[in-house]
Amino acid sequence: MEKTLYELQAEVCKTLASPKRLEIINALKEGEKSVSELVDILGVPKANVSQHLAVMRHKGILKSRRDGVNIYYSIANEKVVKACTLMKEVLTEQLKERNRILSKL
Amino acid sequence: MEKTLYELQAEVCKTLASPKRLEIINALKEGEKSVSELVDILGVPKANVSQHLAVMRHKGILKSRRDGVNIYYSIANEKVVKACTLMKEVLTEQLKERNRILSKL
DNA sequence: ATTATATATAATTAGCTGCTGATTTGTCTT
DNA sequence: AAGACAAATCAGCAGCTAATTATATATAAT
Repeated sequence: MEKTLYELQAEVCKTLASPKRLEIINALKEGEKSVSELVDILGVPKANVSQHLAVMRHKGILKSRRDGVNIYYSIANEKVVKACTLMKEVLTEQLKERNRILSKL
Repeated sequence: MEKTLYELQAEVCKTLASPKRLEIINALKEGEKSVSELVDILGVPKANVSQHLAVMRHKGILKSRRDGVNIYYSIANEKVVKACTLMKEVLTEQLKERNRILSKL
């Protein structure tokens, strides 16, 4: 079961295509955070946060290190942040355009 | 049913998270193409290509214009291309890293 | 008007993904 | 070793999405 480059690229993209994962990436933008810190920020069950973190770690988006009882996650590749920023810009430009049209009615 | 910014951003990302859609974006990178041209490039049923194009058009990723019988699609926002390029770079860096490790065994 | 071509839409099915609750693993402290 | 805390994993259900097949619409040419 050979995978094409497009399939692999789509997998990277799929890994980012979740509101909670985007929120996690945003939270990690300025430095590493422990799982419980992220649980507090997102306000969802630990198991759920842990799953999202595991998925992103396995896909090489995040990396983790243990310090005592806590495990700290951080972003493995800054280009991921840039890609997310660009997609956010695409979105905000769309929203602006919609408002521009609506305000003309 | 209010949607958060993260949800909207995830929708943009989901729209790109498909090998065929990435292939379409890649094909449109250097200019507009008709549906049948894209069908030839992808080598999948017309209905399928048409669906993917419709999804991306509704999400504001692509735009279309009719010229006679043909409908030409093009990329609505260049930032989408940049985002895809970044994700491809994330992927290639991962693959390089893996090869680097494997070659040391 | 009829036929041909290009594209879009609809409905069905099958596979994937996320969420929840419960259990398990790992680490530190006493 | 036992208890407490942090994090990961598992199993099951629910919702979404893509691909297929068939049908419909739109334009051009005769």
